[in-house]
Formats: sequence, C-alpha cells, structure tokens
Amino acid sequence: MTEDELSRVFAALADPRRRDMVARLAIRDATVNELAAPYDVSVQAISKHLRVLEDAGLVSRSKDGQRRPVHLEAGVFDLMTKWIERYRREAEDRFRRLDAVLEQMEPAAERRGAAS
Amino acid sequence: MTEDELSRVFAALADPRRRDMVARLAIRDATVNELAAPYDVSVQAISKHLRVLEDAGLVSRSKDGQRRPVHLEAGVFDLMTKWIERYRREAEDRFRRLDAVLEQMEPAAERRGAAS
DNA sequence: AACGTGTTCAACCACATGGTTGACAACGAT
DNA sequence: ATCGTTGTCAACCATGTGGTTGAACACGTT
Repeated sequence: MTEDELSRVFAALADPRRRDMVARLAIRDATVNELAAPYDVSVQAISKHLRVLEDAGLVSRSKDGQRRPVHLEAGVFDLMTKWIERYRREAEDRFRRLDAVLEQMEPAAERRGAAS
Repeated sequence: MTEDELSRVFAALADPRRRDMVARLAIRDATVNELAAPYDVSVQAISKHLRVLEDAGLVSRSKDGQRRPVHLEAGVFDLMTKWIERYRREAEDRFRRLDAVLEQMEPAAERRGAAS
C-alpha cells in the first residue's frame, strides 16, 4: 500500500515539468490554465500531468465554478523523506562501523583502549 | 544539470524493485548475482536496473575479479531531501501566512478564493 | 588450453507514458 | 437560449521501459 504510493510519488516527481508545477503550487494554488500557461504544450497534457500528481496524492483538485483550483498536498513529502532518511541513516551507520573496523585494523596502532 | 539528475534519481526510485535493492545495499555491498537472488527475474534484468541506479548516481560498480560489487552512493539522497525540504518549507510558510490572513479576517466573512 | 562462472550486450516484445487533436460537459455571461 | 471559457475524456501516435532469450566478454579454475 505504502509501497505502491511511494512508487507513484517518485514517478510523479521524476518529470521536470511536474516538479516545476509542484514548485509553483507550493507558492499558491492555481487553475489548470494558469499552470499550463508557461509551457508550450496543450492544456490537455497539463491535465494529464495533474492526474498523475493527484493519483500520487501530491495535489488535490477542488471545484469553483468552472475552474478547478489545484492545491498542493505537502503531507506526502513526509512519506518520501521518511523513506530516504531511513536508508541514509542505515548507510551512515554502516560507514561508521566501517570506520571503526578500519581503525581497529590499523597495524601501527598503539595498544590504547580499543574503540567500543 | 541538477534538474536532469534529479529526474533520473526520482525515476530510479519509482520502481519498488530498485528501491528494495537500494535498501539492501544500504546494509552492505553486493554483487549482481546476490542482488538478483531474491527476485524471480533474470540476472540481465537486474543488471539493467543497476544501470538505471548507476546513471542516477545512486550506486557505483567497481571491479573485483569477474564480479562487480555494487556500492550505494548515499550522497545523492541529499539532492532529493534538499529539493523536497525546499518546497515543503515553502508550502508551510504559505500555510502560516494563510492562517494569519484568516485570523485577520473577521470570522463573519465567508471563505472566498482570493485571486492573487 | 578448455571450461565454468559472473556480467553485460543485442534484439525483441508488451505495455506504460507524454504528446497530439477532436468532441463533449459544465458553468458564466450575453 | 446561445456563446465562450475551462477542463476532461477518448482515440491515436511515438517513444521509453521492464521483461525475455541468446550470444559474447572477462576472469578464475582445472
């Protein structure tokens, strides 16, 4: 479940255009047309991109007259950072352990108290 | 430059299998065969996945006899967290500002979408 | 030298994705 | 009621991606 959502989130952010839209949505909500304006593609293409972002839980679309303001759901970021931090930490721990091993292997080391 | 690399990193991590490999590589380096073992796919497929991870800068492959131990390059994580944190912060600032505005507006007023 | 192991390369297939255009639905304005 | 605007849906096309199998390369072993 989370596994799948994480995949969608990463996939959604793998596109520069979508990342740019997220960046702009971080500043303020925007309609589909507003979002499409800066790019040289059809509005339909942007609508598709928004669908991807929405399926990933990164944005939500509400209804206001005939326009649909898009809103960034920043909560999903936590999902990513949690995943990243976990393995970053694991890798760092590992480096630390490796350093310890290397210190211990130091042949010229004096017989002081060993690192615990 | 970073733009493109970021795309590759996100795309690389959009695949559950590749994320799983990263998770395992966070614990220890591994050869292609070791990495392929748990999955029900060909070694060639894993080799391709590793190429994707390598192009994203997430892993490096060295040479040791005829095997090529794969090593996690945890530094790339920083790239992601930096991107994420930036917009998360921006979005949070924005919420804070919005809250301030709402407070300032007497609660008698209806919540109307403010044009920028 | 010959063989087996570990890994990659090449060609191929199925499917997903990003783009297009055209039609349609929903709503505001005239 | 009709028209223009906003946005989505559907069909289509080109390209990318993950999988396969078969061949080749590199290295250790016999």
